Amino acid sequence: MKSEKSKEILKFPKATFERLKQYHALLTQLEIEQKQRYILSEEIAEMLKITPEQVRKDFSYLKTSGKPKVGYNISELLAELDELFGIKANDNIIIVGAGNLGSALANYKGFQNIGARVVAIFDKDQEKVGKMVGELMVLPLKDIPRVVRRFHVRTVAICVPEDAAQQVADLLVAYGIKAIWNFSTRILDVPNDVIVQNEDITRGLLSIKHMLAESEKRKYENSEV
Amino acid sequence: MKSEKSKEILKFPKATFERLKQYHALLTQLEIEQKQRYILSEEIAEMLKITPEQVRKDFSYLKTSGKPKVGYNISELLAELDELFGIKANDNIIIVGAGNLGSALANYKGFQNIGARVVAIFDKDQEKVGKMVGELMVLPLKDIPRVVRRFHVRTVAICVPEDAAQQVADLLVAYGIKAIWNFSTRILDVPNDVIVQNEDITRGLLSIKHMLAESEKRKYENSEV
DNA sequence: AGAATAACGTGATATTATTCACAACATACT
DNA sequence: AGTATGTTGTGAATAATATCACGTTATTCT
Ligand SMILES: NC(=O)c1ccc[n+]([C@@H]2O[C@H](COP(=O)([O-])OP(=O)(O)OC[C@H]3O[C@@H](n4cnc5c(N)ncnc54)[C@H](O)[C@@H]3O)[C@@H](O)[C@H]2O)c1
Ligand SMILES: NC(=O)c1ccc[n+]([C@@H]2O[C@H](COP(=O)([O-])OP(=O)(O)OC[C@H]3O[C@@H](n4cnc5c(N)ncnc54)[C@H](O)[C@@H]3O)[C@@H](O)[C@H]2O)c1
Repeated sequence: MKSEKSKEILKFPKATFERLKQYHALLTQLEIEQKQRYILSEEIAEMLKITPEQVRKDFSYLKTSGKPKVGYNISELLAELDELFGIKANDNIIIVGAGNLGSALANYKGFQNIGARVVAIFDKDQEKVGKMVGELMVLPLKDIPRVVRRFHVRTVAICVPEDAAQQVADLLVAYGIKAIWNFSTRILDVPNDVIVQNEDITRGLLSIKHMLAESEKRKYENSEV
Repeated sequence: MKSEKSKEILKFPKATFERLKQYHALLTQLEIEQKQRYILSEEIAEMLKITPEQVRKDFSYLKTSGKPKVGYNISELLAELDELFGIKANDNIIIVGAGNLGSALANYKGFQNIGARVVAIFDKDQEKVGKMVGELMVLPLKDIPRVVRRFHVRTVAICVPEDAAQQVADLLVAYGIKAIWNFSTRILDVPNDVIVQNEDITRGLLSIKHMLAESEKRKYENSEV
């Protein structure tokens, strides 16, 4: 029974995919800690502030299954998620904009843990070209096509000032880039077949501000009633 | 009619809130460009890759309304969103961890646009304490309570290495911090009344990897059939 | 070994979010 | 002024997601 599950391409709801990334982060840290070999849906739920039913439902889309009274095998689950996210297969990426944020990304050692490697960083500013950022030398924009071809780069992190973001995106699209990791706060206009992942950090603060305002309001209401 | 809408606290679906942040970013850039005074739901939808109906439904939760054949007044809509996110009211925030990412955040000029100001940056490393990061001098951790009290800090950005993130969070909770902006990849364990906003950048790359794999698959399938 | 227990897996149900469909209405045109 | 047009605003219908409820099963206890 359930023979389709073996080789079938796993399909799951979008909402589940978002949580799979969280489970992956959590399981990674549990694997590092080595404190336990199994984990209950209840425990995962508590850490991620969701319900155990949600956790079990999400895992029901995976091959890995849990044992009653014991829980899920951390290594097994993590291995399946690693596989699902394609972490074993390395992706070469490049960064455009060697400023504060671009340099931080270039120095970041954690990309290898998720199957990515920064192979080059570019800047328009002649002052910066030739300087080292971590282990990479800053290259001029004209070298982008060469590096993209040589290293089969599909993904680019855009770390340039707001008002340059769109023109850099246009350039990258012209160079055949498949995915843009957009760290600017701008909404980019690109063809539909180009993937855009917005990483506008400031939006997180807007959420915090809103939640703080909500909790203030609740406190006020409680003291009123 | 609809008298409740005037002073009533606006309530909207969580999914709508997420999009309101996108509308805010988009309208901000349109306001800067000054190319047009009005925008149609159709245009917004195209830029954000959603449907015009979705845009109108979302805006139906706001006080601002559009005009048939003309669209929404950009300034008016942006003003309402600014108000809703509490952008006029400044929030003082601090950063813990003056490394690559913490320094990038400390140097970031855009926080004032969303009603936030970085008032201090802290590090455990004695080598870093006393050094300047942008216009701020790096302070030792013991100064956190004083700064938090003096500047009414409710929000802290955690930019320390993975394995220090939880202990820093514990410290901050003990100091009465209300919201944690977590830039580490770790899932933090904090009391329920403390807000945690995870800004794990690496998750964005996992999404990109997944979407790239999907689009590769589609291409393959199309050439097959 | 058999019974009791606690957690999993999942179909059924409830909730939330999106899309549809169309009346209402501002503008442009004749 | 009256008519045509195109877009808004929103209930109703549909779709997606989360929760519930409970049968199943691995483990522990007697
Ligand atoms: N620094 C942060 O913490 C932070 C936070 C949120 C968002 N952002 C966004 O990230 C982006 C980068 O921020 P930053 O703080 O690193 O800025 P930055 O000014 O430090 O760096 C920008 C770099 O881009 C280069 N550049 C300018 N135009 C270019 C072009 N056309 N092509 C290539 N390179 C070009 C500049 O020479 C500079 O080195 C901005 O859009 C910013 O809004 C940054
Ligand atoms: N740099 C990036 O682009 C990037 C990307 C994704 C995630 N992150 C995450 O952000 C965090 C910071 O990254 P980074 O690249 O800035 O690291 P980093 O090593 O450059 O900086 C970390 C800083 O924290 C300080 N520190 C260490 N322990 C501390 C403690 N207990 N209290 C206070 N300060 C302490 C260190 O002295 C150092 O200055 C990490 O968790 C990292 O995984 C960074």
